[in-house]
Amino acid sequence: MSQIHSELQVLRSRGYRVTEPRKRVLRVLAEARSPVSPYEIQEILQRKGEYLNHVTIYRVLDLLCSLNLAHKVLLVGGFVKCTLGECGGCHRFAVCRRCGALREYADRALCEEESALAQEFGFRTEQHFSEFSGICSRCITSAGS
Amino acid sequence: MSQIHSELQVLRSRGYRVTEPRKRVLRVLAEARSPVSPYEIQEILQRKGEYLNHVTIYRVLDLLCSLNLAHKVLLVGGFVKCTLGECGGCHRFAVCRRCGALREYADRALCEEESALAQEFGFRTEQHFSEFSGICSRCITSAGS
DNA sequence: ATTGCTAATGCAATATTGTTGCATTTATAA
DNA sequence: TTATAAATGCAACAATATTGCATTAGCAAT
Repeated sequence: MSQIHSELQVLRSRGYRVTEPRKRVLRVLAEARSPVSPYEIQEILQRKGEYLNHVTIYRVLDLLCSLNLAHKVLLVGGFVKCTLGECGGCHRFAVCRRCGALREYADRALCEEESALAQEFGFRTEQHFSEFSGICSRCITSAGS
Repeated sequence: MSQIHSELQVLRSRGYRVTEPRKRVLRVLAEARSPVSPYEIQEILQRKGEYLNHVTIYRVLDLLCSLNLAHKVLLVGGFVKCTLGECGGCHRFAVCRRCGALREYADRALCEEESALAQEFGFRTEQHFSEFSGICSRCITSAGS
């Protein structure tokens, strides 16, 4: 049921092969509710009876990130499938410190403001990394703090 | 010559002891031009004839970060001494991908905008992590690309 | 100064995470 | 169906990080 068709299309269109390992990693990312590390991906696959060498997982993740099909969330050291696709502005992440859930979003204006601010001291911004830690809406309502 | 007096004051005022390892790590951070990893700190100290166990370095860095005297730069996995102190807005980093130099700055308005944006989908932001990768002013002038 | 107490450090062992080179396999085009 | 280059698996290793416990040393009180 996992939605990985468009990702496979991107792979093909960029000249990369559609392989079983790549499909497996993509499926795990698609089904995950929060960022997963390479070794977590390996464990999840093993439970499904789908073994993958961890080196392969690292390489697949590198490729997916280079194509912007996935992102590495620095705050938690895990990977997520991109939920936005092409859009204006860099991709930002709000990570719930309670349940670990992640929300991805983008805002072009904010990005431009950030770049402008950096340019004030002569810095030419190429990539933004913007992650927030806090409490998501579900956790706010379900419990205090 | 390194300026670590105010940091030592903070340690004392918060009830932490001022120890030789803490002073050594603070001095290395103060003298570093770009983020340094725990093991890099160990190497730098060794060259000075000041050995520290890496576990100690990890623990000192944890403490310094918890007191906001230092920050971990996620993009490069290294640590820097805080150059701002108490100020409005979260501390942001511009990392030059060419020379590795780092510039820290803050902007309260930007922070509030970001928080407001996250609040639109019910997220209560507690901490911002915002890092930019690009080219610093010195590298722009010294060479192309 | 000296002493006592507790925080802080060092050490050893181990866990986790990430990388490299090379032989083998497999997706894709012809 | 076959050729071939890309992709994977394996093995070894490198780098990074954590834990428990014995020892040391900073600091407050004398």
